[in-house]
This record gives sequence, structure tokens and C-alpha cells, in this order.
Amino acid sequence: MTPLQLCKCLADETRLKIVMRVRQHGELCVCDLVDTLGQPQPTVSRHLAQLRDCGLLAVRKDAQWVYYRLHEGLPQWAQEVLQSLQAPAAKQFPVKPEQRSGCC
Amino acid sequence: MTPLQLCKCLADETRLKIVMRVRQHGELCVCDLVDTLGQPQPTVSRHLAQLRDCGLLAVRKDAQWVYYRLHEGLPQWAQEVLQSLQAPAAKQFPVKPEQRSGCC
DNA sequence: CCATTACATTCGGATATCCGAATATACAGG
DNA sequence: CCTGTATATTCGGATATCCGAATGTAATGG
Repeated sequence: MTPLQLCKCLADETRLKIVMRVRQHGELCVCDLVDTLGQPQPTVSRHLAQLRDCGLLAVRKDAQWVYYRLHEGLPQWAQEVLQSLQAPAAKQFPVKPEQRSGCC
Repeated sequence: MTPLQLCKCLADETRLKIVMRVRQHGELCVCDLVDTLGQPQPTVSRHLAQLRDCGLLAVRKDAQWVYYRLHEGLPQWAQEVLQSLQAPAAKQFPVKPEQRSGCC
């Protein structure tokens, strides 16, 4: 995970939202992200695959659900970047109240 | 300056190098960046224009030289992001000794 | 088995991004 | 003026990125 790779991962609105939301919640399943982001499932899934492939997110499968979380092995500097982005990103992409659902 | 805009600005190797180097040195002229990065002058100039247009860099002209620096008005969170990226970015893009020139 | 739900992947095309080459501008010195 | 240096901009074309639509897969429940 290089600085350049991290920046590229976060240089897309959907991926940035995903990472910030996963960071906030600790762990989220795909269908929750699909509901929250209002993007079609294949789109979300593709972005999740990208974030997983570059080592930003880790996966856990439970029955038919797939849960994504921040990868524990993220280097310190990367975690600091995400922390610095958290507050302004939350302001930039506010979650509409009716989207605060539980899981699917 | 939104988190998304910042990430897009840094999601290119040349621009990331420019920002990190400008941050390290406080102020750099274009020809110094051209020498250091080993990229053609129009390429560097285009990236500088992008970084200037999105508010990351500020400009000062002195005779025939143009000096770029980090924009003073950068929000706190953005400065923190750059600080977190500094160390690993320096490791990712080491400056070759013979490139440590003065100005042109 | 069959249908449904959750998720992933593939394929093509649209769009954005990046770069090389050429050209423009501005200034400094002879 | 004329030349050289420093920088910016424009124009195409190449390449990368993103997305919609369709399809695949795995598990679950009847």
C-alpha cells in the first residue's frame, strides 16, 4: 500500500463514501452499502473488489452475507490519512435520515 | 477544497511528487521541479495548473521565475493528510543525489 | 428441485485523464 | 530588435476509468 495507491483508491466518490462509512461503522455488509449509497449493486461490488484488492478493506463471510471492514494491517500513516478525511468527508456526503437502516 | 478533490489531485504520481516536494522545500520554481522530476516542462506545467486551480498550491512570480508553494488557506484536515503522506511518499519517490540541484 | 436473496464478474461502450508535440507569452540581456 | 530562458496553453490521440446490462455463483428456504 503506497501513498499513490491509497490516493487513487479514494479518488472516486463512491469508493471514498464506502471507506468512510465502513470506517465509521466498523463493519458493513454489501446490501447495507447498496441501500445507503443509492448505487446499483454491481457498481458497489466492483468498487469493493478494488478496495479489497489494493488492501484497504478486509472481508468476512457469514452465511449469505459478506461484511467489509478496514484492513487491520493498514499502515499507521494510512490510518491517519483516513482519520483526517473523516470529518470533512462526512460533511461532504451527509447520510440522509431515511437511509440509516439496519441490514437488509 | 473537498476530500474528494484533494484525493483526485494526489491520485497522480507526478502531482503527488510535486506536492510532497513543494511541501518539503516551502517554495520551488518550475524549472527546479522539471529537473527533479525528469518530466517534460509542459507536463509539469499542466499538473501545476491543476494543483493551482483546485487551491492546493499558490503562486509567486519573481522576474522570469514562477514559484509554487502550498496554499496558506489549506484547511487543517488537508494539511494533516499531506503530513501523513509525507514520510511514506518520500520513501516511495526517493530523490536521486545528482538531482539535488539548486535552481536553474 | 426450485425460487429467492446476496454478491461477484464479465463485456462494451462512454467518458475522463494523461501525455507528446507544437505553439504562445513574458521577460532579460546583448 | 533579436535571442535565449522560463513558463503556459492548446490540440490530438492514446490510455485508463467508470458504468449499465447481463450473467454467474453460492447459500437459504420452501
